[in-house]
Amino acid sequence: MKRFTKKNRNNPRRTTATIRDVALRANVAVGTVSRVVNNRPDVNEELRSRVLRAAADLSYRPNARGRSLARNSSTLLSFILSNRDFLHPFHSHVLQGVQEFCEKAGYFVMYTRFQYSPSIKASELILPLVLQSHGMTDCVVLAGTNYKNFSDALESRDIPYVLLANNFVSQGVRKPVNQVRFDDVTGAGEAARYLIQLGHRQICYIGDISMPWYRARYEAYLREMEKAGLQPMAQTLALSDDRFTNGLKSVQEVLDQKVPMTAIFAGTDDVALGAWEGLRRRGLEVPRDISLIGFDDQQGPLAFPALTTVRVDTGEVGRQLAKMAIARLTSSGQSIPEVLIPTKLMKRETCRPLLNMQRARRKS
Amino acid sequence: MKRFTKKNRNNPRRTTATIRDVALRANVAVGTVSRVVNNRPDVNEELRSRVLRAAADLSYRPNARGRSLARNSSTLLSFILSNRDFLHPFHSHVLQGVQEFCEKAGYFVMYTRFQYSPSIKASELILPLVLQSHGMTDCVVLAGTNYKNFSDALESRDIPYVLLANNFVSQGVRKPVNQVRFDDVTGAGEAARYLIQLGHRQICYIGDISMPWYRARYEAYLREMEKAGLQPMAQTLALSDDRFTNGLKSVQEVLDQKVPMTAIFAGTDDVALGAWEGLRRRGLEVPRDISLIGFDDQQGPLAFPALTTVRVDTGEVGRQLAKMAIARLTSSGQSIPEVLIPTKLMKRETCRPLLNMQRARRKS
DNA sequence: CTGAAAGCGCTAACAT
DNA sequence: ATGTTAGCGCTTTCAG
Repeated sequence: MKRFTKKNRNNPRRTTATIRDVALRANVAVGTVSRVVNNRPDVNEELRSRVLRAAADLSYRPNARGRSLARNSSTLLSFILSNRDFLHPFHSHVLQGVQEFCEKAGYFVMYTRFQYSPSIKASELILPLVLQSHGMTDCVVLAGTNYKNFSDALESRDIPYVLLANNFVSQGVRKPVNQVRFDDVTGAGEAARYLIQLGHRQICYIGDISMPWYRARYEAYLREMEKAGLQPMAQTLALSDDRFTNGLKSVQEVLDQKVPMTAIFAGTDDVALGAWEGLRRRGLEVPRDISLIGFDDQQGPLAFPALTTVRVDTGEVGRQLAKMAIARLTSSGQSIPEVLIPTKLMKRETCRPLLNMQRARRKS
Repeated sequence: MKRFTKKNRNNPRRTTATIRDVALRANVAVGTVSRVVNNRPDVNEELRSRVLRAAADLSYRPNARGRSLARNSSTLLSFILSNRDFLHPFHSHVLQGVQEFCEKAGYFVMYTRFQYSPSIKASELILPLVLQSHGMTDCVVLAGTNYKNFSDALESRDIPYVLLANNFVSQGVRKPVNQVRFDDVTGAGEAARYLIQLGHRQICYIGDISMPWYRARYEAYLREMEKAGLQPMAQTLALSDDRFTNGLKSVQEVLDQKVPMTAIFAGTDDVALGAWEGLRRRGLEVPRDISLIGFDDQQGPLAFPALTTVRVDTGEVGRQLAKMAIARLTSSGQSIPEVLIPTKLMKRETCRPLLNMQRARRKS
């Protein structure tokens, strides 16, 4: 008799049908309904259709909360954008990719930001709200700029995560597991080589090399310059997340110093557009006076002539992150080797061969 | 004795402490722990600290799944981007605003896309996955381009939602409840008036007026032109989500038709940048030959001279959407009146007064 | 193949 | 103020 004292059991103004209601109506046990709802094969067809009918009649929708409690898992990833002012187009596309893959896999994506200092000890780091209670999310996708203390904190708390590795800042090298990386080193090398092949000798790199992604590209540029016996030059003025202004100011600085230069390799498209603007303000034209290469190719066709740049398939980065996250969950906490996404130099209209190319060749 | 047969109860390799473990350790009842964890005032300080200690010792994190089942509510909103190819910077900022407010209110945001046809009947619409099971999300924020069939479907299924109203497409006028709108009509009128005041007579509107947001701006423009006794002109070439190309092609079309024109009002900044590019390709300079105004001010300073445009505080739009969504949940399903976000004309460098302003004045 | 029933971790009503 | 306990809706043994 106790059973009929239950709260909502036979409360007519209850709005949503439960598995029990379906079972009652179909004259089967709740277990059977569960099996049908979860598409398990071991159900008599007669019963199955009776259940399906009843479910449809009651417009039954399984309750995600009950399910996740019973299964002790939801299907929810968290995309955490760390230490960024806002959702930049680059990360928009990554998020998009994550969402896309998740959708197909039946998972969902939460979007959160998280600001933290790299100098706080892992054990003392106050985690983002979404991680403060248990079971809000199954796995975390770390994007934005991250540091070891956060990943350590996650590990010590047994929170599964995957990492967008390019923007991970640490002294040593991170062991290449549970992370996705796009191959900006190869892309940057290709870009530098391309400029050199076009006959450029004075090639300036612009980008804040205190940040690891700019730095990786810079080092690839360095290697190519060295290989070609050329003198590298770099200029950077870091100004928060405003990369356009960074590029603009940096170029002004270079021009003020009267360093001779025929080409610019920028660490990011935004930086390139800013640099371009800086050139324009000094009456310099691209590519007539200065050749220009960017990085990312996320801006769409917002420039003319079309910007030569290194394309990063950010959508694919996101999809792979999601795939890896879901793999982590289903293959019980095992580490998964790094996934490397190739990049591609998009030769467009902002680079020109130098007229004195032959002379330059001879010199080398 | 039954109680000790429970599955994990005293399984040492269980990883996460439950409320019961805390209660045991603190020598209190689970109810008390619950009260402490939920910061309820009616707990003896002595007990409270004992519980807190025990919780810390066990590094207890409340289980969100159990909690949401018991409370029959999670703290999870869904941001649904409808019928868009990707997360455009405009909506990035709205999402950002939603996330910001939610964070402060202790809510979380899921990001989903949803493509649907306006011609499907509400009852036959296949809802996005996140809405197919019950309790995945408490309230839905509708962004992107939406139609009545979807909002109807949500209503008939008793799923609470709030709407970004500017991009809502329907024949009649939507009743102004549970929605946030930014005042693009006033902003567009101001922009048109500004051009007219500067002495422009031939002002062309560019933007795909089949979309309601472009259309609203267009109509505001029309009213101002009419008020000033001027002949309106509009050009549009819709090309998917690629607004830059839309602007570019449209301007080429106008120029091909040799319609005299001294100013362009574009429905969006992207369109404006595209139009600008189109002008440049024909050797026309902004603002020397043509004055230009955009709309949104989401792109950051990506242009030079700086684009005059109508600023929309998209962050605020997002925050208000979140606020309204949460209000809906806490004030038990009541309708909430529309919130209107003001816009602001940012007078920058792409408009110039006409030299023959006085003559123009006299004519009118 | 199906039914019965024990949990999942937490909240909230009730009793003390 | 605190303890006890019946659920929340679902999954998953375990018998049969």
